[in-house]
Amino acid sequence: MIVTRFAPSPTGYMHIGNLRTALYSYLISKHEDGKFILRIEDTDRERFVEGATDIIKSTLSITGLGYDEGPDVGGDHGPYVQSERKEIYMEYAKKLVDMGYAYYCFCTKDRLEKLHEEDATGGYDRHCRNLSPEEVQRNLDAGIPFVIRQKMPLEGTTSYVDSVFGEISMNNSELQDQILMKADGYPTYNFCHVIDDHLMGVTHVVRGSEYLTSTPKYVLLYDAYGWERPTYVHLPLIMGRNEDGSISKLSKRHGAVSFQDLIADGYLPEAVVNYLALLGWCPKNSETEFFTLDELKSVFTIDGVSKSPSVFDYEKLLWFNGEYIHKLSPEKFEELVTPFIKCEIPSTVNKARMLELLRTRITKLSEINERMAFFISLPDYERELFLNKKNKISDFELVKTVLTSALDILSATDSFDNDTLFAGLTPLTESLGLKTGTIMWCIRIAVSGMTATPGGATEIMEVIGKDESIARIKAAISKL
RNA sequence: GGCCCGUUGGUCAAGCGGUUAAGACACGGCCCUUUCACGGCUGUAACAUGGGUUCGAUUCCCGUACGGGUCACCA
Repeated sequence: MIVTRFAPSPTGYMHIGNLRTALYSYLISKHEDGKFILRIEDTDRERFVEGATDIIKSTLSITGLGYDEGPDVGGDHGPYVQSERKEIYMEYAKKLVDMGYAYYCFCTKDRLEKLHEEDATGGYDRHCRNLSPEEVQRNLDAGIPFVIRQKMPLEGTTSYVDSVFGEISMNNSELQDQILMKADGYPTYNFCHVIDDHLMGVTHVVRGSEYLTSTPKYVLLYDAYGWERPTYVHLPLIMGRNEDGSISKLSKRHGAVSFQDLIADGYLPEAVVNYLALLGWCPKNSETEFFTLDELKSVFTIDGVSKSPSVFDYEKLLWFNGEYIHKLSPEKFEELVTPFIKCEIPSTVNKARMLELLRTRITKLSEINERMAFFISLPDYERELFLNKKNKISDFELVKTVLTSALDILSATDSFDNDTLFAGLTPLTESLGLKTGTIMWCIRIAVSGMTATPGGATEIMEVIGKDESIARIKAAISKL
């Protein structure tokens, strides 16, 4: 059975890249009816942010990436928070020392800094690698702080096969004797993720390609313990475009990059998931780009994952988001958009009709305010707005005639619904000898104060009601 | 700088030795229309580069250039 995991650090927010990793990890296991685990990697006490774990959990919940094992749901391999597994790591580290694959290091940070100053690319000089057992014991007994380092082979190469990138091979001389256990007794990522992945039965390690070159070190650890190596699935990075045109790993300076940011900006979780799925992966033989999570589960395969980094395209996300919003039911749309509405809607405004007009034209929920503003109050506008060459409107007298005639009809109309209004105004084309478009253009400008509006003239009047419609048309006439 | 990886239109990308080199977003045009949007049709635009291998390379190999990643008591 395929077992994958998502193992984020609780550092405060859910980065888009992280979310995509979670998504792919989830899909890889669920495609095969496998298991998906959530593990919190909180071994860095300095970066730990209170409440960050909740953000991770809620993001997974909102996006539908349910996990079979994790901090709050339990499982047979807990605990699922690394800080609660501290003893396990020390035990395994010591085992590694006993087997000769790791060693105690008593070098002070000062000494390491000095080393770095002398040669910035030199790395650790393996000063403690060959201390005698007696000396090590003496230092331990004396209570001197220590770290445990991995003893890398000095010669030869280490290689592994990645499911996306193929065989990766590194000269062992490139590998630093990296720290496995820190002086504070906590393990480093480089160590504990290997222990946990093995203990938790993870079969596929899915993560960003920034780990591509450090994986040989992890593979060596598996080999040292005699454990079976997992299948590695490294994902291409998500990039952002910088101001100077260059690209680099997507980060805050590129805009909204956390899931929360996107949601707060009015994106729908389904749209984000759909877009993210397609960023670095492509379905085989598919003519559509729209996928629900369930559909993704069935079509997602690792061989569709690409190797090259991809630039996050807000334009396309926006398009996806619009498509998803347009497909919402009126009820669902109202429910989702209401929290975004910042102003009071007058009782004379037909809210349901207004939202319905907006639903199919909005691309982000947060757009609602600026898009509906003119329904609430008529914006200031210049009378030149009425001029329109496509409708052959070149003088204000014509506009005045249309509006006054319309006013008569509207004043006598009681039922302000779209069909009645349209039917009532249509005869004007005959009596005035004008096209429908021309008539409606004048009325629409008068009741909206804008040249481009969601909905036509009669639809707008249906929303704002009789009194307001008439008041706005009168105001228009007085302008002319 | 060393090492690792990548390079198809502006962006996401299909392709996996022989194709008129898909599709989507964005952009332009046209149609529809009660404006806008939606929808439909359509147009502009790409295999980084130099060598091989081959009857034939976007596809395979090598070099170059460019881009990215990585070299922490961060993950």
